[in-house]
Amino acid sequence: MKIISWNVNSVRARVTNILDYIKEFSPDILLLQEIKTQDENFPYEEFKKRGYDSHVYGQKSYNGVAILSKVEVKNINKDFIIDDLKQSRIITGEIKLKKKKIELINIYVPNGNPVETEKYNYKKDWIKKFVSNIKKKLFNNSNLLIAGDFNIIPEEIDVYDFKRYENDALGKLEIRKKFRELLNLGFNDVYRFKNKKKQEYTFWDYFAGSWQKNYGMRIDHFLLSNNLIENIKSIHINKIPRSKVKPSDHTPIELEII
DNA sequence: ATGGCTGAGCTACTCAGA
Repeated sequence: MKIISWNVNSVRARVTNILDYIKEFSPDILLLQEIKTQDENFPYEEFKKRGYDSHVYGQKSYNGVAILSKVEVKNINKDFIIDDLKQSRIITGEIKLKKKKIELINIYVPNGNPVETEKYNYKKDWIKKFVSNIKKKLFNNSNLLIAGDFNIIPEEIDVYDFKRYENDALGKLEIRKKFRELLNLGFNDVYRFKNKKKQEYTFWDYFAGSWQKNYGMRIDHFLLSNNLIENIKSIHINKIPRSKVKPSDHTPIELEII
């Protein structure tokens, strides 16, 4: 089963790119972030024609997440955490893989910049609540897949120039420690698990030729609970969509589980 | 290298992104 995570930076601006991608890679499930639209304006039909059902937790202009799937996804939930600012940042659902029931948790973590503002506090509080709820979730189901735009640079290797980001909301030690705390609950960062020394990115700024210079960072992740490690077939950062016309600033990360 | 580029909402310009 192919599952992909992609921050599309507006689903409506990206319909052509997403359809081209689907044609090429034919994922079973797409976990999308930053769809930037309300549910009623989501392009359901475009994806339905290609065989995907869309489960949408939208928001006007900002944020928004969705699960597009060719396979059955049960128990869709949009209330994983109580978000004080009512931002649409998490959608979850359940799939079956052989005899295992796996909960998919699709997240768009707040950016948190600038650091000396309420935005940073909001990010910290959000992550704190998230980790706490994951702990609770693990009591009922130990087969969890957390995917999405974490807005966290896990380690120095995960950005083109760490010094520029060590005091940034994406790279601050305090934030990176929360990522480690999550891993310590019993998860693997699947990309890093499979690629111990490789330096690849999932995001490149639109400006200043960041893409051409490969000034990127790895902030989109798949976390899989330890007991699902045996189910991993492959993990791949697909850079091709970032090279296309009118791209998202993020590129898809692709997980295949068996 | 705190700039510059893109999208939404709206139709001039701000906000947000990372």
